[in-house]
Order: sequence, then C-alpha cells, then structure tokens
Amino acid sequence: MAPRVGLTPERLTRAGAELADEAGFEEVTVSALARRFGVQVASLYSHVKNSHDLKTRIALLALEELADRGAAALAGRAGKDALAALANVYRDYAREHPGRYAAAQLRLDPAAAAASAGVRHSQMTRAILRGYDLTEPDQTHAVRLLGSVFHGYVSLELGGGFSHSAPDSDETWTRVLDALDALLRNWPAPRLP
Amino acid sequence: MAPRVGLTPERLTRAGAELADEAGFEEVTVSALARRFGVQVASLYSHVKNSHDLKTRIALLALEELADRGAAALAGRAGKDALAALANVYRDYAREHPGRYAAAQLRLDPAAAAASAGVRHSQMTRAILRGYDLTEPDQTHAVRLLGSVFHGYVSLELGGGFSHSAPDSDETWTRVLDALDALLRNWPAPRLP
DNA sequence: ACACTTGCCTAAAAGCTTTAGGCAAGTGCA
DNA sequence: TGCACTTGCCTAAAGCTTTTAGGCAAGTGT
Repeated sequence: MAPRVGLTPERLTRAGAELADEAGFEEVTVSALARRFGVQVASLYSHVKNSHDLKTRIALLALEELADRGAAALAGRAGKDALAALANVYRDYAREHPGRYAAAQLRLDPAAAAASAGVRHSQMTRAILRGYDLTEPDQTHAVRLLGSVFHGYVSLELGGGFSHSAPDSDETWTRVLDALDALLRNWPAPRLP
Repeated sequence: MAPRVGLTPERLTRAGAELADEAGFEEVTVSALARRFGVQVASLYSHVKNSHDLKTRIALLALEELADRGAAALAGRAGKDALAALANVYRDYAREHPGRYAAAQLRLDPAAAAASAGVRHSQMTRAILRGYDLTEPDQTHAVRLLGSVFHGYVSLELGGGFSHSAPDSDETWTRVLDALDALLRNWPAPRLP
C-alpha cells in the first residue's frame, strides 16, 4: 500500500459526492469513504471534523455546482428563455446527480448557510424577473414561488411521484413552465379581503 | 418495572411520530424508541421488522393524518376557498409536526406507496380543480403544479429559506395562493414552438 | 390446574463514530 | 548531507445503533 494516499478535504468531498450519486446520500458515511480510499477510518478525521461536517461540505459543493451551471445557462438569455434555462438546470442536475441534489437539501446551520451559494441562487432567480414587469415586494414573492416550484417539482419527480401515470412528466414540465411564464407576465394584484 | 408495557406496532408508530416532532426525523431510531418505553431494544423487533419498517410506518401515519385533515378542510368548500384550505392544511401540518412532515417525504417502495394515502392526496387536489375550468390532460398538469408548489413552499419555509428576510413569509403565502388562483382561472394553452 | 402463547428479557455479533496516541514519510533549514 | 519538525496515516479503544437467537415468565384458554 502506498504510505500516503493524498487525502484532502476537497478530495474527500468530491469522493463523497460521487458516492452519494451512486448509492444515495444516506449511504454517505465516514466508513464508506475510508473504504473507498483503502484507508483506515480514523485517518479521515484529520481532514474532516466529523460525519456532519463531511455531509455539509458535500451540500456546499452541490450548491456551488448548481449555481455555476445556473450562471452559465442564464448568460445571454432573458424572459421565458431564461426561466426555462434555469429551471432545466435544476431538473437536469437532480437527474444526473440525485445524491448531490439530496445533499443540497440538507439543513445547513446559519453559519454554513451564509457561506453557501444560496444567495447566488436567489440572485439568479431575481435576475430572471428582470424580464418581467414586477415591482419590489412582488419580485420577492415571485422569487419564492419560482423556488418552490423548481424545488417541489424536481423533488416530487425524483421521488417517483409522477412516474407510472400519464401524461408524461416531460410534457407536464413544459406546460408548467408555460404556466409560470404566463403568470409572471400577468402577475395579479393583491386581492382585497 | 411493570413486566409488560403493552407494546404494539401502532403505539410504537405513534411514539415514533412524537419523537420525530420533538427531535427530528433523523433522530428516530429503534434504540431511542426503546429508551422512551423503558424497554430493551431487542423487544421492539417483535412488533416492527426493522428500522426501515418503523420509519415507513411513521411516514404512512403522517400521510393518513394529512389526508384526513385535507378531507375535513375541503368539505363544503370550492374554488379558491378550497385551494387555500388544502394549501393551509399542508403548511399548518408541517409547522405543527415537522418530524412527521419530514417522514411523509420518505421514499416509499412501490408496495408501501400503493397502500399509502398518496392517492387520496392527488384526488383531493383534483377535486379542487373542479372549481376551475380545465379539461383532462391540463388537469393532471395542474395537479402536479399544485403539488409542487405546496410541497416546495412548505419544505423551503421549514428549512428556514424564507426567514430573516422581508417580506414576511405569511404575506408571500397569501400572494402565492392568489397567483395560483389567477393562474388556474386563466390556464394558458400549450405554447407552439 | 394445565398447557400454550406471547411479550419482554439477556446475550452476542457486526457496523459506524469519534478520540487518543504513535510511527515514519516528507519538508525546511543549516 | 544531516537534523529537527510537521503531518499523514496507523493502531487501539470506547460508545452507540442494528439485528438475530434463544429463554423465562406473565397472561390466556380449556
């Protein structure tokens, strides 16, 4: 055995993300990761504080990757084009990397959350809304709605909620994007009680 | 110690649900439950197949409770009234019982899923759509959209995504419901490419 | 009163987490 | 080149969770 394998927090995080995609995020464990590197379990504790720390790092990696993809997809697009592009980033990422996507759903403590790419995500959604005519408080409402739909749809679809029933989930997805576009172009005023 | 505590699968499931709400669904463990009943760990294995079985039972309980509340809330309501009532059932349940709500998100194997209250949930959402003018394929699209928004919003809100930023999440929630109502009253035709 | 069922017990193996302390492979500096 | 120093991975060990196997005695039915 090579005396030094070259462990680093970054390599552990990447390997953990791969393991999550292959076996599911719940299977990501310090032991499993050590096994994967052919190394004793205790060795990982020099690079990672504990199991929770490892999972948090994977979550932060996933959020960064998602934000990077989102930024790339948004470049040069506006309006419905931009809306669909960002939405597809989330959906495609979740399908390609289900374990990482699950990791991104991890509840982060406030410290980690502040240092995460979470802000970039809401900024990207807000950027999309520049193509529509919404004033300030409504923009925030719309950001939250879009976030809810993207996350909710992807998460239900990944859980198998839409499989085995017609029509096809792809068709619903395009119709949902049509509907959101229509809604944003015609955002309703607050309803008086 | 009383020689027989009176364990049953039902009591274990209920106690597990309470534990989930108090400590979080990840803390629900056969050991913790045994501790709570003042009983040896191995004793639980006569009533519950294994850890996964226990969690599945809690998930099924939560789905049933949610469906019951939904049915009660929907009785005698239609249109936007019904929409808001069902939506609030999800949101309120998640706030009152965060652990149970997390349990309801558990990936069920197809067997358990078929025996779950999942069908009642989509039927209730479909019932709401009777107050709007949608024909068949669009109804399914709308059911999926509503499910996504309800689940997505509640889950982001529970994760703290909307706290510590103005405006208040309650306000966004009512505006989101207004928006969904408007959207359903004005459901867009498929956009031709 | 009897056998029978069954509820909870003890025992034990196996896996994951985490801490403490050690040795030797690399690194820096004279 | 040789030395001290850092640090990467190791062994050891304790604690907790899961799960199976087998046992005794509290209830149940006849």
